[in-house]
Amino acid sequence: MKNKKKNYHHGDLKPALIQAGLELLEEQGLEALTLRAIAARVGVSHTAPKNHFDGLLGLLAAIAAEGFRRHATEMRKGVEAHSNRVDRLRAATEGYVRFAQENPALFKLMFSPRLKGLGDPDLIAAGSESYGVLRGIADGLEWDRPGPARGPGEEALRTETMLWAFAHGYASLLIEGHGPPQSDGAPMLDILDVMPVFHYRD
Amino acid sequence: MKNKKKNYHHGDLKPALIQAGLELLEEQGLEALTLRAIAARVGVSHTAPKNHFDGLLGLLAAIAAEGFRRHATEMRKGVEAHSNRVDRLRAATEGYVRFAQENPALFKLMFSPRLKGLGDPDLIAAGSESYGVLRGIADGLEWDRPGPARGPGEEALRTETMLWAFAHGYASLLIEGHGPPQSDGAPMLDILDVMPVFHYRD
DNA sequence: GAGAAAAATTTACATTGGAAATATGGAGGC
DNA sequence: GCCTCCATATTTCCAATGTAAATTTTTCTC
Repeated sequence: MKNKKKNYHHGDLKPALIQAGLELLEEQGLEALTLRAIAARVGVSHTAPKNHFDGLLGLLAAIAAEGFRRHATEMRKGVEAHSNRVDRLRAATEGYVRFAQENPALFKLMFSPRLKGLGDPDLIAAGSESYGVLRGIADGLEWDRPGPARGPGEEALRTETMLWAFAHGYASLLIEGHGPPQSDGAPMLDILDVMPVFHYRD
Repeated sequence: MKNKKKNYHHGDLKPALIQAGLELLEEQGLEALTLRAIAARVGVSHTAPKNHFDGLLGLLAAIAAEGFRRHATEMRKGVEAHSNRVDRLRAATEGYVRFAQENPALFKLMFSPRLKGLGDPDLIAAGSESYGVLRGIADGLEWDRPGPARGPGEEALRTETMLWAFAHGYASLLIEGHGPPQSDGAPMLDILDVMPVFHYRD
């Protein structure tokens, strides 16, 4: 392969653009993520990405997809460090929220409305991978509910949706600065505190 | 005052721009909300808004603020229709999610990261008004938690945060099409189903 | 009514994403 | 080894957008 940096045709532009986008995102935030800025950071013209991505949105989708993979990895890493099911549940949601806090701009991009409806297969797959971690955690999880009994499939769907809504809503709240009008730097609700409402069937 | 429509200086441009923005948002979505498009719909030049708003973001903030007021109204309307505390809780969260479903583009704008950090006083006030409805509902609400006891202020903050995270996460999930990889049109988790984990102290 | 202030337009401009035409350099075929 | 082909990248150009400055038009105040 061509590892020589003297490549005038760059040789590895696709991953280089994604990497540059991730760096730019971290350094300067979501607004700075323009096609021209990303290309300039790699050292190519602003039309070069056209050969590898479907326009700006295609490139952003690729960056977001990489974000989802890291998001999934972050959660899995925590999950696999525990054997107890409750600990694993906690680690997953904790990882979800921590990732958002440590990568706010990337997190916003991942869930940017602009990328929805693109139908990018890689982005969809990466999103499903991330969601799948919570899905696996939700399996076998129940919570107090006095209503009528439901089929196991529907029950699982409801549980994972509840779990996702919780983790995602809380992460969004922290990231976007919305919600609690606490002007002091008081620590927010630790999501782990709400976990006791869940319990596993054995 | 000047209600005569023959005003060549329009006379009521500020609310007219906000109204046009809301319509455009509903008809064509978030992407169509450009300064020029809004101005054109009202019939003024694209620089006219400058006299009433601080640039595009200022106008968007005003539109979002109006969204938050309607959001709060939507929730309050449901809340005030019930006297039972549990019914009121349900009505509030139901209103939260219903508003998002019926006004997806506006909802996205309201929580757009671009408007955060603007520090627009009207937007902040409107957001607090909306949040305040959930806040009022959360007052006196408890949920099963085996952990150590906490002060009443902290307990209330945790409760309202949990409630907000829930409602907002679920609404976002529905709006952005993320989450449950259910490709069929199966109905999602009804948020009311998770409410039983809460109970009021009496 | 005259002058001041407000409101809106015109004109101009920097940025951005994208399209089209062109140049470049490596990969295979001979 | 040379030559052609083709993916890759550049150059040039363009439409759309938000913004600023100067100008015109209306309204308000005295």
